[in-house]
Amino acid sequence: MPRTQEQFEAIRLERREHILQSALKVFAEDGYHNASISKVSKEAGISKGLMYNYFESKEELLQTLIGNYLDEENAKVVALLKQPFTDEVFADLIRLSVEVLKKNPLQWKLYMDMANRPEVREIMQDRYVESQLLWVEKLTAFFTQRNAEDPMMEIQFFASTMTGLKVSYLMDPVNFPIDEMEKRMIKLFVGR
Amino acid sequence: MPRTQEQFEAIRLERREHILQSALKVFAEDGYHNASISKVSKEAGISKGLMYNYFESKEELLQTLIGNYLDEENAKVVALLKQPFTDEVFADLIRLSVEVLKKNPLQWKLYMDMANRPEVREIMQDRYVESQLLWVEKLTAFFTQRNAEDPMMEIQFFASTMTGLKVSYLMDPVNFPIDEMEKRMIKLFVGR
Amino acid sequence: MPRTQEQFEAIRLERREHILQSALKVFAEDGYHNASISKVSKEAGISKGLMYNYFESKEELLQTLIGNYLDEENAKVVALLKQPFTDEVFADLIRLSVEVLKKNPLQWKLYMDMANRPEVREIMQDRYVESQLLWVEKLTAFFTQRNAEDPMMEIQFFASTMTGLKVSYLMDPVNFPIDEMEKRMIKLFVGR
Amino acid sequence: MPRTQEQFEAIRLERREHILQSALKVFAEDGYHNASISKVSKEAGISKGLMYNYFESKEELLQTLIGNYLDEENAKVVALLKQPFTDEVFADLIRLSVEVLKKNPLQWKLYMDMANRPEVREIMQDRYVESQLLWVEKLTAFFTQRNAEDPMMEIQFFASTMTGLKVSYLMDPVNFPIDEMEKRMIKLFVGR
DNA sequence: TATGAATGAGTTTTCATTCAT
DNA sequence: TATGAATGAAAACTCATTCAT
Repeated sequence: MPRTQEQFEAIRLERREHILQSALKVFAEDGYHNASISKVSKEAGISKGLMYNYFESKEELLQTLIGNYLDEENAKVVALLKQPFTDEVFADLIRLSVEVLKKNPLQWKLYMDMANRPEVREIMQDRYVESQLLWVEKLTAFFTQRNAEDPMMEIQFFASTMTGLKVSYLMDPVNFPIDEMEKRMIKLFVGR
Repeated sequence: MPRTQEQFEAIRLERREHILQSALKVFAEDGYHNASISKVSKEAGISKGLMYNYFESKEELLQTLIGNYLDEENAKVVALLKQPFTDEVFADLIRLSVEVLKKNPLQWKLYMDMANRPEVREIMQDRYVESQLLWVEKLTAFFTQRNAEDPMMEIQFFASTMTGLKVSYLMDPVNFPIDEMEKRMIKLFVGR
Repeated sequence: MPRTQEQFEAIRLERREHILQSALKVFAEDGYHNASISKVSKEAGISKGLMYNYFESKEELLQTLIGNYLDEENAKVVALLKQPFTDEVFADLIRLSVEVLKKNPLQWKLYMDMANRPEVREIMQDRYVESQLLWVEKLTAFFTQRNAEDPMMEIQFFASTMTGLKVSYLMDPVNFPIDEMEKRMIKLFVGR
Repeated sequence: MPRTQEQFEAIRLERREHILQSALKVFAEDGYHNASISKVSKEAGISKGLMYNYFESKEELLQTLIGNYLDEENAKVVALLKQPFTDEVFADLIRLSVEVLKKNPLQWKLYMDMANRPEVREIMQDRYVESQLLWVEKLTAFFTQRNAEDPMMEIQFFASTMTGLKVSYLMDPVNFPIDEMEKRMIKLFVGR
């Protein structure tokens, strides 16, 4: 009486997710290069060998972690961006970024660690062209309407400031007053 | 005519500096863990063995690189902070940060890469207590005088935004309009 | 209506044969060491676990494959050798070898790949003493009658040339003109 | 007082050759796949790590072994083939093959083991086009002049028989009467 | 009987560090 | 002081075999 197809599938899915979580933790703590598959497997409570039953390589594990997560966030952002761009939507976009950040700090940490690697950079650029264009389009209109001196610069400044928020939070999640900063961002860029 | 003691020491110091520069380049390009001592020594044009005559380990090389550099920057910042804190001084502090960033992007990149490692974190915290306190003291006064709602929050926001600038620049030095962003920062936090 | 004991056995045997064929294909294509049990079981369309219900180990699979096959060929050869050794029988022996080769190239390839392994060598030597002796006996008589200078050498030369034929064919079955070579062999060693 | 450039070079060359010899022995005995770098390094009396100071990978070791050797033999063969193709030259070519075979049985064994691998096949085909063409050209003329029924077939038969000689010798170098077989070959294909 | 998840020993490979010269 | 050959511990990865179901 072997397990059914469904049982096997369930096991695989659960294990896969469990491995991803363990890898995320270890990678984010130690950094991708410093982290070893051995440590990840220990964290997951399984043998090293089994890791390779689920992921072809350490690299694939990383790609999956970053890709999965960013895709998810990106989808939400794009959905919001496709709505008419009101003040409230802009504020929501900021709130969404912060919410996602607070919910998945490890993924973000990992992504930031890796964002300098050329391979990762390339993938990202190809993958998120659409949302990039949307951001630019909507924010250009927004800042233009607000009579900004140089809307493109304002977009850059906004993006840079958001990055600062994220990095600062990730460096010290306990002490960084992320919620106040969120409000400050909204006040600054969206206005009251 | 054998060289004097001083001449030897001068040569040693110069070489040490040369090794540090080479290591910086390699570490920043490849990432600390991915970089090999072999590559560093090749970059420096000396043998692997000789490296260990100047530095006890790869780790020490890293510590020295980060420490040296940050000390240097910190000294300049402290000097400015100790002057009466006028608008112009605040603007200068921002300009100084940007200038230093542009002059030493590799050190900054390396520092940012490593800033999550607990050892590095600890060192930093101990080392720059003084300047931290100065910043807080001066900026509190500054923002209070400007009738900020919550001066402490404004400091955090300022710091976070500076971080964003640095990270954004380091991620893409060619395209990021660092000079415009500097102006934008001054306008935002210092005013005209 | 439950199956009878015989039916079960028949199914088992059939499956066993199926596994052997699959293993043969994979082993011959990838080489024994490079081939994985996983691939063999996929080729056979059964699970890895079930393989071990039929064969104790990868090694046993190999032994069975080589043994089975060579026994089969050997039996046919011995049958022919026990007949009066006419020119026609000699020609038939050559034809038989070529025919068997063309029909079972994979087994031959596998055997040739493995023929250097000491374990395989030993087994072979023990197993085919009888046919070896028969060959020598018959061919000695044959070449002696033909007034060969040194009948034993002629036997060696014949064997060596047959080996060349087999190896050359296995290396490039598509382009090697095996049928012409068969004729050439017969002409050379049997005469017209 | 470090070693001079020449001393280092001498060490490297000697070591490299020593490693190649050890690898050849182990690869030929156990087969490439079955042989481990660990065993090769033990045979060479050095650490596993040092192997990678001399060769990038196990694969490169193999390529070097096969390539080096075959190039060497090929050069000699080509030299002979470029001379006017007399009976004596043909006989010399056969003698050369046998001589080379006796001198480097391990390389040949290894080559034969690997000759089925697609990568190796391709390399060989590209590498020895010239000598292939020369062989065909010269032997076609030779067999045509001898009034062979089908010169191309005769070439094939010759090549196949040479292969048989080599394989048979390699399978049992002690007992196979290689010198007699050489004479037999010459008698058969070159004539008295 | 049948499955494929799981193991663990073994393999190739890397690289900071040491050391003979 | 200076070299790079040499080491060895640890990393990534493979795969025959076992085992819970």
